[in-house]
This record gives sequence, structure tokens and C-alpha cells, in this order.
Amino acid sequence: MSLLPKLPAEQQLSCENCSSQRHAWFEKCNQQQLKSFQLYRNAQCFIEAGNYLFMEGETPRAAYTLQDGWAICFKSLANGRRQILSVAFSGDYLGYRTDMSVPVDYSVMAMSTCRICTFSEKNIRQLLLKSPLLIENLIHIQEKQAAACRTRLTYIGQASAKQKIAFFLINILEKLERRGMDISQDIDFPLTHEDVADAIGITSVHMCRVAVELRKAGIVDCRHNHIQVLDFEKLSRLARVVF
Amino acid sequence: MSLLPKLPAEQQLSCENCSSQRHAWFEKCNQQQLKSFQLYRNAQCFIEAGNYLFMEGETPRAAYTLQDGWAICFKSLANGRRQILSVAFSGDYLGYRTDMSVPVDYSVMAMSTCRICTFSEKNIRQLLLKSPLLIENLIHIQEKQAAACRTRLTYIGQASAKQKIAFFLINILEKLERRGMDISQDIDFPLTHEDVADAIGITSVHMCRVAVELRKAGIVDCRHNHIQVLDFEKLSRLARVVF
DNA sequence: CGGACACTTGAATTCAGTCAATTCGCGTGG
DNA sequence: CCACGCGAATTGACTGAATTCAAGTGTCCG
Repeated sequence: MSLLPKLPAEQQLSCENCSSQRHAWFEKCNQQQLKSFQLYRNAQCFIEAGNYLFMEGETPRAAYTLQDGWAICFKSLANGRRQILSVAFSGDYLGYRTDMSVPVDYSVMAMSTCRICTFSEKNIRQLLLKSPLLIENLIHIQEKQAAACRTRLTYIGQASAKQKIAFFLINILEKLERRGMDISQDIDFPLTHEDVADAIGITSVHMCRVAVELRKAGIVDCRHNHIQVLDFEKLSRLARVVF
Repeated sequence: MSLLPKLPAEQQLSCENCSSQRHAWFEKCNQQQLKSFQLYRNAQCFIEAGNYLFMEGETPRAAYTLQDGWAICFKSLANGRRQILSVAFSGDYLGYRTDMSVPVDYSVMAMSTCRICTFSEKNIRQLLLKSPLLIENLIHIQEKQAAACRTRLTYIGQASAKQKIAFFLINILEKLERRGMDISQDIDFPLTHEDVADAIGITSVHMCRVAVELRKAGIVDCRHNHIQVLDFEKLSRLARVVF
């Protein structure tokens, strides 16, 4: 756990102005509700790239909303490898368990500077008691995460390396687009070839080979902390072979 | 949808006597509660091996508890392949969505004769209103399913074919054991090599090769609708390389 | 006993991993 | 501004794992 100290009040984002509000636990809540829920926020803080929000096996007595930045959720294996389960963006709700005494079964690491909003076990319980809508939203979030995991599982199990890469990138691009980014431009992309490789279950060397191929084919250029889509249609077609 | 007609009252299992009660949506409910919830059951029926409970893209206005039998959840791909997401046993809760107008994103097929208990959209809503414990259980079920999906994703992404097979089989054996089966005996196993292969993302030919290898190494014998564990310790060690 | 389906095996091929050596991009400090 | 150093990206040669295609054999069930 390497959270930086809680931000002073004047630097905190109010829920009404939070950019993640449309994607987060509070989706569908009105301004009135947002204002009342805000009292149950425990802390806002920054966490630098490379640091853990929490590690597999820990039992953080809180859940977190990622307000801004990139984070990865992953599992580590006995042989030193890791499987990246998902890439989290603004609005993603991380670390929730009904029973907070149960350890988390995956780690979360910041890939860029992240702004985090914390809710303690106690406050979450009170929020859930206070509003049936929040329970509904929670179940809905779980459903979406489960569906995403099923989709991931399917293309990792069945697709070729090239399709996996295309699918993985498209997924991220769509998420970014939903958050208002122009994906026809060159975009900051704080994942290395190795990170992408660990997400789709191939080696970084092979990832590189295919990345070169995709670049030379004029489809997508992804390296050195940047991604530039060269032909969205082709990229999309590659990914869509799967479903 | 190939559900057989609803069973006549005298052939229906009461919730108190249902073998799946400890694993299902009603876990932690007392006998009193079970009795009152029973009124919200819509139908019990059988479904034969090879038939669908529901197909990807359908919008069944119900959720189902698998009381008995083997079923698989899977996604189909454009290229004719499929990814088996999970194998379901007695007590597993299938097809639930908060919003039943949303199509399911995977199919469920019976692999042996299955006894199914149906709950309609309307009755589920009333049950959830009636008891906070059921909401809690629902969230808990979702959490467990999500954790299982993460685990599956991890070993499919990172393990060798031999480890994948070992892990897959151990998982099933542990589930069976929790349901009271003696896994040191020869066990009915209604999955073909091809089914297992589709679950772990390899071809049936390769599955067969590794299966022969495992058998000759005196670890496990899995073919022709049977599985016989020859050396649980070795099988377990193979699987445990992953985590 | 015959047919269907599952399982098995071999040979050739392809895809992806391993190892090792450069090269590239970028930030740091002289 | 340039040299240096570091991590990331790239490349080649080789190895190994898994797929493909094709031809069996085995097992179950009617």
C-alpha cells in the first residue's frame, strides 16, 4: 500500500464535478443524491505510476473509485509470470468485496499518476443501507465486470496473437472514447509491450514481432508510451474475427 | 429453449429436500425462509443432454437453479470455435441479469440429464424485495463467479497445456467432492476430450496427446465418459505450479 | 453386428517461446 | 548541447509446443 497522504479539502474534487461520476458506482444518481453520498467519502489521494493500490492477499478495509489515470488489475503466478486481468480507467470501482475480511485475489497497480477516491468498509455499508439504487448499481457493476471477464477469457482462449492484440487495443480505445478522448489522434499509452503481452498471454518478444507487423501493415502504431491508430476499420475487422 | 414440460406436483422437490440448497441462491437461509421462498418457484423440469437451457443472444425472462446434472456455459465464435466458460453443477445459479430485457452473452447446454428449477423475472424481483439476505447471497454468488472467471483467465493465459488440463480437472473434482462424491473412485464424466479442449483453449488432438501422457504417467485417466484419478497428489502438484 | 462418435497416432507445418545481441528513445547530469 | 545510461523495442537464429490433416482403432449403443 503506497497511497500518498489525503489531499487537503481545497484540492478535493466534489462528486458533482467528478469526471468519473457517469461511469462509477454513482451512475444514475441525481445531483441531490450525489451531494448526500459525498459525506461518506473517506479520502482522496494520488498514487504514482508503479505503486500498488493493493496487493493480492491483502485485506484492504475499503474499496476505491479510480477518478483519473490508468491502473492494471493482475494476478501473479508461482513461476514469476502474471496475468493482467483488466485495465482500469476513470470511474472503475476497485477492491469491493461484500465481506471485507476476505483477502483480494488480485493486485492493482497504477500505470500513470492516479487520483483515487476511498470508501471505508463502514461507509460503504452505510451507503448501501441508505440507498437501494446503490445496491442495484453495485450488482450492475459486478455484472459488467463479469461479462468483460468472460469476453476476455474467450478471445484469450481462442484467438491468434494478432487478433488478441487487436481486440485488447480496441477494447481500451473504446473505453477511452467513451471518456471523451479523440482516438484518431496520437494518444498517451502507459503500457509497455510487456504489459500488453501479459494481458493477452503471449511473450513480449512475440508481442513486438506482431506490433511491428501491424505497424508496417498501416493498422496501428503502439510503442514508447504512445498509441496511434492508423486504420481503425482494419483494426476493428481483425478484432471482430473473434465474435 | 428445449425445456421439457413442468413436472407434476408429486415429482417436484421441495426446497427443504433439495440437494442443491447448500450451494445455491438460498445458502444461509433457514428452513422457515426456505419454506416461504418455495412459493416463488415457477417450474421444475428436466432437460436432456445436448439441449440448451438458453442460447447466447436470447432474453429468457427467468433465471435457473441447476438442481442436478452437468451443464456447460460457453460462448460461440464467428470461426465456429467455442470457449467453455464454466462447468455448472447442482446449486449453480444460471442466467440471472438485473435487467432481464438484456440478452444473455453466453449459452448453457446440458451435458447430462439436468433437473432445473425456474424463477421468473417477476418472482425474482419479489423475492429480492422480500429478503435482504437474498440480495446479499446474489452479490456473493456474483463475486464467486467473477473470482472463478479471473482464475480461469489466469491459467488459460499463462499455463502449459498439461497444467491447464490438470487445473481444469482438479477444479471439477473439487466441486464434485464438495457435493459429496468420492473422487478416489471411477466417476461418470460427461465431457469429451473436445469439450475439455474447448474449455482450456487447445485442440482436441492435443488434448488427447496430453491425456495419453497423463494416463501413462499414472496421474489421471480421463476418457469415454469416465474419469479416474490415479495419483491425486501428482495431479494437484501439476495444477499448483500455476498459483 | 454395424454405425456413429470418440479417441488415438503419425507426419508435416506453423505459431509462439527462448536466448542473445543490438538498436532506439528519452531523461539525466556534466 | 552532448555523452551516458537505462529500460524498452527490435531482430535473428533456434527450439519447442501446439495445430493441421489424415488415417486409423476403440467403445458404446441400438
